[in-house]
Amino acid sequence: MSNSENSPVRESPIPMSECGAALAIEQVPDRWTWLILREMLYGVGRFADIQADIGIPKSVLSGRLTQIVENGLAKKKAYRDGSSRTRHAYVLTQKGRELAPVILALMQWGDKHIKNGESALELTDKRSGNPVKIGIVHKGGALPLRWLSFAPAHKKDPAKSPD
Amino acid sequence: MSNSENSPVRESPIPMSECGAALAIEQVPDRWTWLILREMLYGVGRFADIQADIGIPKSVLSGRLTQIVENGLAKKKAYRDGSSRTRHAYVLTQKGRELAPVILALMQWGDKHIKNGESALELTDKRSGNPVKIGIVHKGGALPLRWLSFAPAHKKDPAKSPD
DNA sequence: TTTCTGAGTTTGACATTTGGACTCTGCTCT
DNA sequence: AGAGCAGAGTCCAAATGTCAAACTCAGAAA
Repeated sequence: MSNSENSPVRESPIPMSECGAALAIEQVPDRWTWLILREMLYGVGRFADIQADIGIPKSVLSGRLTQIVENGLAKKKAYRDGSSRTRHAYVLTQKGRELAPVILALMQWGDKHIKNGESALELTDKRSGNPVKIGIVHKGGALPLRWLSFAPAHKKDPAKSPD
Repeated sequence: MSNSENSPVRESPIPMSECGAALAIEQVPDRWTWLILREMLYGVGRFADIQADIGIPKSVLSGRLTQIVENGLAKKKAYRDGSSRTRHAYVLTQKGRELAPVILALMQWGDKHIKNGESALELTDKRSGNPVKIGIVHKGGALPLRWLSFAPAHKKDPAKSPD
């Protein structure tokens, strides 16, 4: 990486107002928002389901969903399962779906550093079926998001990832 | 991606307690912690400098730094610049440095969706000098973190990234 | 019409965050 | 040695956010 040398830098090379990361953090400012987006990434979109999965108080969930929709990360969609009544679910927009690499990078990090290399979710290239990960690539060398597929990992011995 | 079909999933395929992402979020639970780690990634490590850059109240910074150190993401190091007095700076540990892909993915997202494609930081492969990004790669196809170098982008017209 | 259920909103006690003032420590200057 | 000073906190009251439980509301079912 660039620096990490002896004497520390005095000032961030990119001021907050121009830093994509700082601006992004404003749209996903807290734990709950991350967890909600994680649920949506998995396809869990109904109010009560999200609430049950992550244990968030209803009032807080309500507020966060409003924010998430306002920021254009998800939208509320009506759907109907088996001629029953109309229901609503929150689904990620394109903008929201493109946060997937961030969440998955976070997951990789957690799997490595907190779960000692045991990952619960397996990422694959939808076409070839080959395993993939989030990493540093030459420009043009990344797979498009739409080829990404994930499924719960079959419990294997947690061999260290060969990369 | 996997689902995003008509009727939503009822339950997350990975419970919180086994999800690397959920566990990771616990170590970086809020806005301030992310911003502090961003500063450290840039090499800004002194208390007062971090405070000035991101505008965090001292008492909060103090608390967050304690947490960050407890979680093993950074450690406090003494250093001396030019025969002056001993000073202290917080520097990322290996564990902390490996959050770089997450922060950079977040930055890419922010650059694309909030700054309309104009990125302030340029990532390159330290050896070849070629531009790189964070993305989905086949296992074994990613560049190691230590080859990553970054520098403020020279202001160009914000051409959309060709990937 | 009444009941039920999912999806919120309101309420009020409790906890955290803020920003400013204050403290402590260890150089450095004289 | 003593005074001065900057870095790195700590402390405090007010503003803000969080929680769980109770309440509301709309549409489908009975």
